[in-house]
Amino acid sequence: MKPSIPKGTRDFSPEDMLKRNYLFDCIRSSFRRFGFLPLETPSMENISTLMGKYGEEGDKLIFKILNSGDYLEKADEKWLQDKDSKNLITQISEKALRYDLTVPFARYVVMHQHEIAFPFRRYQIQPVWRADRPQKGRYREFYQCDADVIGTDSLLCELELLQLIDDVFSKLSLKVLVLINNRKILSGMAEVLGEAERMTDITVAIDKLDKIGVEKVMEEMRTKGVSEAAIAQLDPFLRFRGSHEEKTALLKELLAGSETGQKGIGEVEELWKYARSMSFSHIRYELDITLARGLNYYTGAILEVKADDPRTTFASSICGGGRYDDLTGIFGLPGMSGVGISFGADRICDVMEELNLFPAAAAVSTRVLFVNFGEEDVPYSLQLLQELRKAGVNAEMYPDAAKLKKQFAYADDRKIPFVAMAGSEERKSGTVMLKNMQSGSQEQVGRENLAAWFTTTQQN
RNA sequence: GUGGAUGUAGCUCAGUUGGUUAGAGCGCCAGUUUGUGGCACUGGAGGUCGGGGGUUCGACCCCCCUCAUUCACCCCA
Repeated sequence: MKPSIPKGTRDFSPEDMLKRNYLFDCIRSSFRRFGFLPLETPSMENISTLMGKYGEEGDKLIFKILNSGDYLEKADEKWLQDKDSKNLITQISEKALRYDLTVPFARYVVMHQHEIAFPFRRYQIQPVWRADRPQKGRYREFYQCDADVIGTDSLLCELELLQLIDDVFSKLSLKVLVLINNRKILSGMAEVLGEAERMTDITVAIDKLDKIGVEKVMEEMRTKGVSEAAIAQLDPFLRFRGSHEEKTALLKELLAGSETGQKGIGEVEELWKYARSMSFSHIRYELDITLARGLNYYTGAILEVKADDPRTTFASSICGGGRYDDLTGIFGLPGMSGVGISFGADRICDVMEELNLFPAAAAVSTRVLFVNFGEEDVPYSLQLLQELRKAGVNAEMYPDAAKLKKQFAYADDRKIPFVAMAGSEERKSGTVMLKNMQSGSQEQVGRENLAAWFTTTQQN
């Protein structure tokens, strides 16, 4: 049979992994720089923990795990006959693969509330699974890198997210655009329009504005049953172009009748006040009232990050996040506000690959390869090899006394920057010949200076 | 769940209105060089043309089915 892997999953070659690890290291070190603590949760959760947290669509995209053993034994006869999958699933599956890291985090916080010092800052870098249909930049298994602060509603946390994003993407040399909105503004809008109960429909439609245009957005709202009066009221807003100040001024006007809406604008203005006093190097940020985001649990700020480089073909978001005021409530711990961001490592990887942003050094693992000159000379090489490894230099020796051509070609292929030759001549003189594979130049180094040569100089 | 595209060598792809033995570039292996990789030259290995059925004297090419991949919609990292 032909071997294969499930749709939307991937193998990562050593070359891929070196790059991915570089990326993860960058993100992880930023997280730690900002005081976030590491956390991991199981790949699978009880299905009841996940269901209903991501909206109706989200439920469908959760990978369910079949119960062990004769899983149909306890299944209801009638539901089986009716092919009633929705009800049946509750009887044949009690576990599911995690869909994101935020809900498991909320579950963790509730379970461990008595041992946590709040506000709790945690980061979590783990894969998540979604039963989506794969396409460009969309995988069924992918890594999220989350940083969340829970246990405070201070808007300084939102500001910190901006700083964190800037910190990470500065390291990666990628310019990004941060789109920010606030759910309170969106619900205020629906309220003012007299369509409070249709908020989701309205926001989902508005979210498509830049993709399908004003007319189509209105059409979609009409088909969802939004009143003509409301649509007309929204019209100037959808067509609005202007500065941040003009935008908020217009918003204030529109949302004058909604307490929630006013609050949302207030939050935006406070965040902007803070942000303006900071300096950022790799992010631009703007208020985008068409940003909605699907995840149900967001209640305040929502944000999305896109690559801001004309060369990239990547239009989809590479980070997303926001504030959730009561995610722990459903697990029995109300009044616990949190805010967080999720970096989509796989998409960031794709963008960086496309823009050639991975430094060549990221692909280097072994720094020096020892040539194998045969039995006579191997012991000497082994000693030098051991000395280098003890000094913390990644080093290896070619296992066979193959032709030099082959050994050098191997080093070349592996992108190993240095080849060490320690044959009979070097052994007698207590030296080693180091060849720089990039420049082709060679240098004879005394054994006693070998480790220092790699650790103290700026050699590669 | 809905719609579109593509499946030919390890990879990227040619392949004429259907006509003998299916090609190229890159990669791979060997040699030119038994203490020196990349470059060059020489030689070599490697393909049930995704699978099944049909039309035809004859199918990589036309038709049907199927599988796989991919892009878009929905939604999202």
